[in-house]
Amino acid sequence: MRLVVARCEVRYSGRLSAVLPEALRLLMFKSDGSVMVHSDAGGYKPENWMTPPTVIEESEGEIVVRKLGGEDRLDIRLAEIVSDVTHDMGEAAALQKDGVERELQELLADAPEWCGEGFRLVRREWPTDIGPVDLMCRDAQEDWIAVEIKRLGTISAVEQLTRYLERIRLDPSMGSCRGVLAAQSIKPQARVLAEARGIDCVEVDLAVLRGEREPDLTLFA
Amino acid sequence: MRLVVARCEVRYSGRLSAVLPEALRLLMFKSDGSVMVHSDAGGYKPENWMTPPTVIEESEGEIVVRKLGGEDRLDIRLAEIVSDVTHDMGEAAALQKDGVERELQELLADAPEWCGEGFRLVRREWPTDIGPVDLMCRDAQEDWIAVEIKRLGTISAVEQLTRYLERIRLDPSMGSCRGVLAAQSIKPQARVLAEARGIDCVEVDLAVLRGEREPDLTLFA
DNA sequence: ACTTAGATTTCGCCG
DNA sequence: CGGCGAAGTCTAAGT
Repeated sequence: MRLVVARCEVRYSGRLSAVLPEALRLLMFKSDGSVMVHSDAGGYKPENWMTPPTVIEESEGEIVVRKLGGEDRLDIRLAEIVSDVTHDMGEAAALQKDGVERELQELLADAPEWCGEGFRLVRREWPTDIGPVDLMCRDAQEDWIAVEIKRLGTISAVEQLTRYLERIRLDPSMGSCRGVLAAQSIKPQARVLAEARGIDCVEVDLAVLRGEREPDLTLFA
Repeated sequence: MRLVVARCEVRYSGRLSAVLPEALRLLMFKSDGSVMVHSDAGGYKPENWMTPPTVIEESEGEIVVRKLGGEDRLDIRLAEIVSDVTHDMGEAAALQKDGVERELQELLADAPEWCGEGFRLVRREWPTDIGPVDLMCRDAQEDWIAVEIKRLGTISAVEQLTRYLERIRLDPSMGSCRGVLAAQSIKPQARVLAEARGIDCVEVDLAVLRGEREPDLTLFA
């Protein structure tokens, strides 16, 4: 994430036209392409912004942000730069690729303990009559755990896992099967719903799983 | 404006409960009391926030943000502070916008003939007991026409105008009042519904209304 | 203070 | 991909 504090004039044209006269503002460039222009007051909303996908061109004293497939355009004329810093906030949050869910599944299949203490893999793609569960594990107490893996944990991911659990528990020997939702990022509302249904949530870091980076905290300390 | 880049865990409780696991994030404290928690991805919206008025208490390794008159509360547990800077941004001049519904209404009030041939304005914000109609006009035959103005013409705009007409026509002298939906752009489904209800649709071009550009077609050719 | 309606709404789902 | 509805909607304006 790049944070620029600068005296600047900002012009937006697209669905409407807007001009922000020259003043000190915060420019926020997220690695997903989002751009936001905040002033010190004005509350929650940015004074100006562009949502992804965007193309950002920077030249001397000027930054132009264009919407990838559209007409929208943000022209930022920089009069004075007070501060310009870039923070690496973790690649896992920044990168979003299509094959991520599959890679997550492969990595978690190799290291199911990231989904819960003492977990060991029984099989990937455990079949149920309404579709396969991503991972089926057992823990040290020999309890069953169904793991649903997503890039982004949403309400519908919780619903999906709930449906699987409903089917799985019909088998008397798996009547106490638990559920775990594992994702790079889990939406707050999905977390609430999962908790209400007794489903555990685990956020996993792709870089850590790959062994590219050390975990920030000792697991299960 | 204070900008803190920190590894932190954030808990929100209020209208719902949410937990953001420990990760690197940007904390933004505006001088109007707004607090926003941004991650590097996730687009326009903060992961968590509090709108003013707020009370902010800071102690060692923890920041608590409370809503002044309410229950809402944000607990930020700081694990590691990467950066913590405060910028005095003074006050930024106000945003100048145009192309919003207000401007459309002003332009069409000055030139109601764009809403229909021979239209002349009787008054803006014509009051009914369920709210004001944007424009009330009469045409060459002295017929009444209620005009609803939107930036984007949707189903709900047609519904709104229908409700107004329903009220207006209760007045015997206006029993034959017609309706016109004027918008920069009108959704096909809204157009269908409007037609079915005998409401005329007019797409207006902002640049033409402003006199910046000639109309593509002769009106009422 | 409460209610209503607009927003460059954004966001997510479902066809 | 477009339409629809929800959002911790937020925000400004009117009563």
